[in-house]
Amino acid sequence: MSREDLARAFHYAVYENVQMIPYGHVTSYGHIAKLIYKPRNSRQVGQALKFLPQGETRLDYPYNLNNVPWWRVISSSGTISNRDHGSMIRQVELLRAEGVQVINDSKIDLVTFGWFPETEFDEYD
DNA sequence: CCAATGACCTGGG
DNA sequence: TCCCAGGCCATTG
Repeated sequence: MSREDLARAFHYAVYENVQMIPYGHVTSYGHIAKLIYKPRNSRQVGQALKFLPQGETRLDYPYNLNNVPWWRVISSSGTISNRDHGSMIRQVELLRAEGVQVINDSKIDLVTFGWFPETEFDEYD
């Protein structure tokens, strides 16, 4: 198995779990990492989400990337993570459209809107 | 090969 | 509550 295959498998695992986040809820990069049994790879969860289409459809990936609600993934501190301005704005719009309150265009109350199902890695380690 | 770079996380101050 | 240092690790140049 090549390095690319491993990376792709990781991406698929991320996408499948992101699809489980209920409408109107959010979870963290770190929690997705725990769900795929890679509790130390929260940064790589973020890397995987970068491959998702922002606007146009990608046909070079054997996976329905248009079905992945990437906007429901935020940082464990409850804030929209920094990156290019455009997609941050879009994330806020998409969240508000499904009823999630976003304070100051960046902060979300995880007690109200968080989705953090139990995992085997509830302690970071 | 090595250094820099992230859509990150936690604990301490 | 906010901020930061240190840890983390795949990817990129």
